[in-house]
Amino acid sequence: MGNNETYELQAKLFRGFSDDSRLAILEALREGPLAVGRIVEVTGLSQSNTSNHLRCLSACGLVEAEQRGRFVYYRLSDARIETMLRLADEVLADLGRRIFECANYRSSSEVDAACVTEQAQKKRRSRL
Amino acid sequence: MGNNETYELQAKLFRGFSDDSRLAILEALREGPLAVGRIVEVTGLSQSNTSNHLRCLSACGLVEAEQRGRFVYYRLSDARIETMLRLADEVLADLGRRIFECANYRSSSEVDAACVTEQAQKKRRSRL
DNA sequence: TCATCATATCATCATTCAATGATACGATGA
DNA sequence: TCATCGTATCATTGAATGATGATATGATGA
Repeated sequence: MGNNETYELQAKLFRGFSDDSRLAILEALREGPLAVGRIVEVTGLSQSNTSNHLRCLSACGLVEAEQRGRFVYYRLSDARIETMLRLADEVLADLGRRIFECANYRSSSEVDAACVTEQAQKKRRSRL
Repeated sequence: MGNNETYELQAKLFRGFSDDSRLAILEALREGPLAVGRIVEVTGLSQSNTSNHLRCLSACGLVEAEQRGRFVYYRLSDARIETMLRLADEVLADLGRRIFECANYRSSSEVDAACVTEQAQKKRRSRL
């Protein structure tokens, strides 16, 4: 345990979950299999964007596809996918808004306004 | 449940887990709190890189810091962080190598060699 | 006070990624 | 066979991200 390849694998798994659009798709699939067109309706994503994300989720093993006529039905591939989503919900319930204000994944202008240290802000201000 | 803001929050949480280096750090912290210098040793990451990732993990609520003299000790902030890591391990045990070969998060040259559909490869070949 | 140690910050650069729009594919029924 | 529908592919583009190296900060003890 703990070798680099394991971390790569894990990182790829988590990356499947680390996007708004994919989470919306996964959420839609929690209630059961859906055809792509229905996923497009439910999520509001474009058709090609949806298809791209589905390919990603599928390649990463989070969902499975089944073709029926012209339709392709997707479903969660494993019950533990749901477990992970639920667990994330629980953790978030505790962490609350902290994450939403996380500076590291926002534009630099937002960073200034968010959670950069006071020192850095002071310095930044004095440079202007 | 299921609104856009929730997905944003979840995505940010998962992004904390979605990087090799951060997973290595989290793994190192599973056994207990460590000072930054020790994390640098254990993971082999550079000092500034480690510090940047720690800031991200901290801002996202996955780890907590405690200063003692010149040293700063980091630890996992919540037992469920470990649970998520373990769950990911379990899922991976089933998915096996599928994820490692996922095309969507590799360079395009690797994609060609990895899991692009046969059709696309055929087309691509015929174009050369 | 000063030198040193541990850590944090930040600008820069190369890479990765998501969204889009156009187009291709494949199954169906007329 | 042909038109149509549902889905997949792919090139392009702008934005986000991770690694690096240099430098700053802040605590400590001489």
